[in-house]
Amino acid sequence: MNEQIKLPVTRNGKATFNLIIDTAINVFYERGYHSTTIKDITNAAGIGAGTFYLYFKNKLVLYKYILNRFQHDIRKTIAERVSKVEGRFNKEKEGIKTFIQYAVDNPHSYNIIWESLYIDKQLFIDYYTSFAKRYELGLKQSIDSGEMYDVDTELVSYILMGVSNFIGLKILLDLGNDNKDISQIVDKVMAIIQTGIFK
Amino acid sequence: MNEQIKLPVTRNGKATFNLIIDTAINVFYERGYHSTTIKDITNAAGIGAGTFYLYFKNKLVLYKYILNRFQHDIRKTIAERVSKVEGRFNKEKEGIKTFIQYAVDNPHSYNIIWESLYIDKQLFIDYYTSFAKRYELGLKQSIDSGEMYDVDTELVSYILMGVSNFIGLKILLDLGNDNKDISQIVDKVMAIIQTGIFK
DNA sequence: TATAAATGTGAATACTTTCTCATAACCTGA
DNA sequence: TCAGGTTATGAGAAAGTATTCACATTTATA
Repeated sequence: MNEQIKLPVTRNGKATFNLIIDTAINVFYERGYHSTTIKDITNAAGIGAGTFYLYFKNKLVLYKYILNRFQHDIRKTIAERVSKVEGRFNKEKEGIKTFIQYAVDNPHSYNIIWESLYIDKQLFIDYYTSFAKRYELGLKQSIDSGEMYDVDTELVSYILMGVSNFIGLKILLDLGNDNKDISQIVDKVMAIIQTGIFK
Repeated sequence: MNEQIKLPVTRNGKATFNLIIDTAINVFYERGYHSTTIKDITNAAGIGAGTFYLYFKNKLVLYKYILNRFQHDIRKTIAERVSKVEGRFNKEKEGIKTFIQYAVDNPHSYNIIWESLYIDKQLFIDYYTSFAKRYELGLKQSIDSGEMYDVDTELVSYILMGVSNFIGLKILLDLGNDNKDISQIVDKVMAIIQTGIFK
């Protein structure tokens, strides 16, 4: 990776490396990044404190590694699902649905991404600006194909991210009194958005 | 307030009490809650470390006090501005505009409210569920007056909070390349939302 | 199986932070 | 002006944490 992370070589080393990561994801989720100590992680993983430093320079390096993994995974998941659907409207809908479903299936990811705003603001900014840029590409295609009004794509990308994130947040924190039928919720959301954006 | 906070009595005491709060708002904004030490606050305020404990039991108590103040202030500001506008659509628009304008005028408030998710999750949940409840009241009036389709008010309240929050976030973090004419941005946002929600 | 590299340990050190407390200065009103 | 409450201080006790390191064990492979 870089001089901050020492990748393991042997089978056992790889198992320990992955154990640290999987354990940290859970501990960060439960205690939050700042309240988590290295001891918290190594104790939960059942390894010695020094073993942590065999692979990671410090807690922040481990956090960044995890954040990066979730970023790639969530994008890959969305891209795959969206590519299997035809039509711009259906693609937008599938994108939002997959995003929310991913957040529900991986509640840890959602927390870790948002927490970046309070760990290293630039990480957060990079994440959302690049997510928005990717979003705009699809929106521009929708406009070109005549399925969407000629809207400000940057603004709309933030509107759609805001909607997805808050619906995801609502479901995750169990705010209000929903059932958790993602598909049904997303249908309602899209119906509300549709006429405002799509011809 | 309660046994966690000792309110000052004299003129000098009140000045110190307010100085601690105003300083903490800035230091929390700059360093984040978890990275801020009591010394950071007292040094920045130019007072002795012990003076802090004269008024606040600990850092969390001070944080909750500040959060509570912002919550009341932002709601009061929105309610006042909304009450001066006629028509449901205009009221919704004024509400969103005031929210975003408040976030721009008080960037500290925005940070402090969001950070609650990583300090005491219940604070965050309480804030947004009660904000949503209040929102729903207005939406129900819009439906009753025939200015809005018969939408799921709870869902729409989260959609509108998501939109406001992300547009606010975009402006605050200076994501993308906007000018900062709030009024103009909100006009565009409402135009996008309008036809989807309002008859 | 011999050897070097990789992996693993947890006590110990150095550092940081919270919070208390003895002490003192300052109001204020009787 | 003097007593009692209020405010202010900062050193230091107590608790916690990151990181190192000498040493031990395991593993790959020649």
